[in-house]
Amino acid sequence: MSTDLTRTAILRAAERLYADRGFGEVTLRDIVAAADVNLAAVNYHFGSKDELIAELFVTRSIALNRERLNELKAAEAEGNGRAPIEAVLRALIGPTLRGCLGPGSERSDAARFMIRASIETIPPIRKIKNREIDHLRKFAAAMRRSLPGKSDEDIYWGLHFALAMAHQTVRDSERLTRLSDGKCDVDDVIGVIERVVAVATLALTGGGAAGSEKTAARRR
Amino acid sequence: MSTDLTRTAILRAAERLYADRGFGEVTLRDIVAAADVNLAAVNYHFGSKDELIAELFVTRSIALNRERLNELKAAEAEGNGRAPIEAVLRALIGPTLRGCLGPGSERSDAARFMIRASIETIPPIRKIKNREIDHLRKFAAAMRRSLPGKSDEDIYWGLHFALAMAHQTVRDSERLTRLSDGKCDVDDVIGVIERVVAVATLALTGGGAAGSEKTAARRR
DNA sequence: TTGCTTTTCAAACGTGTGTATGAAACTATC
DNA sequence: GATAGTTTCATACACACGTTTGAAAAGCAA
Repeated sequence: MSTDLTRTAILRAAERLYADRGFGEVTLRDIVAAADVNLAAVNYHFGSKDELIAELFVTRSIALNRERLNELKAAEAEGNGRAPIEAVLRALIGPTLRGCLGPGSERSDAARFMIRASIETIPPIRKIKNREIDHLRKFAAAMRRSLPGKSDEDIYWGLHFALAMAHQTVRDSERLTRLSDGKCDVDDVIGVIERVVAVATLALTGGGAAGSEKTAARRR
Repeated sequence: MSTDLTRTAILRAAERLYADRGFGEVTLRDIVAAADVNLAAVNYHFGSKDELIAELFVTRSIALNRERLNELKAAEAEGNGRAPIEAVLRALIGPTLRGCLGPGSERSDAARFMIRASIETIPPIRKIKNREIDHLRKFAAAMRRSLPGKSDEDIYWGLHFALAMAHQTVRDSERLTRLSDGKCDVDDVIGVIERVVAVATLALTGGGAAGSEKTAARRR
């Protein structure tokens, strides 16, 4: 079986290219050129371009979800089944941010690929993505255990906002750097994680009621 | 001159299709079919597909930025040059959210198109986008006026997070709805705006130090 | 009307794409 | 070393895309 060198060469090249340029801008010929294999190899090993993308996405999804859940489990074990909300949030957004940010060498194609996949929704990925909801529900449940007082609505909004901040920081790190003239250092991965966790925690706990029912008036 | 009916028919159809399906999934033939005009009309009136997209984006950018700035100016005028931070944030994210969320009829293709454009960065748009930074700087300045004590770093992170939350709420409203089994109502536009504003305000003011220098330790 | 410009239209062109083919090269088992 | 199975390769195919073309139609001034 020999671990199929060609197969993995294609996978790695495709992942890197998709992460760098996005799905729309990468052709099969780009991939085989980068992997230094023949054009027909993709269809031979994967069947089609879409199946290649799907395999990539499924593999990485599973790995990311496992990493998140491992961190969550560890945190909950440490607190006898109830982790502080900060730890839950850290388990949720840490893996992606650690993989995507940071100076050069330590950036992972895998994490950046997943961000791309979550942005550019293309057909082969769309179907698989539904499972993510089940995964996120586990985090919602953990958050509920951490904050027994909070309503489901607030929990879900907090989860949503935490992902939004982490996500956009990866996506638009360049804009933030330029906008702030380098004052916001997205290469300080731990700092970014703590900042997102802090804000999300505030959103969930701070002020008491951060939008708890009063859709009332306001706004001119 | 007659207002060039064909031209605007193409623009409207293109905007709607791009907003619905994204740039990668819409062909010129789709557009002319929806606009009920001949295929060659696009090249005749706009020169190329990219120029059509660029015109669409420039027009809508200007309109959105003007709307934001008008709200900002109004808020600052009301407070003699210094608006409460909530009002500044509301001026920043309100226009987009009002245009994108809400039940059916009141959703605007324009706002949804702009969200698409901010997600799927395609060549014709990339170049123009740099101007957005200058626009956002005006909001950073207004925020600095509202919160004289805060560091630039915190200001920019707050701006960034506010946009992130608003943005992702539009992009992934469906996921949030499904995840929360409808408990999070994204059709309650005012409620969503106030929630984002509240969290962003907390991020900027709450807790005192939401990540103010201590990159120290934490996290295994 | 006439003559000129502007706009529409059907059809075709060239290119880049994902995919298929069939022969050649390789690998392993007997 | 011959044979069968697997993998590679150059090449070609079919198709969809953005764009071009040249003629027909419409608009409009005199």
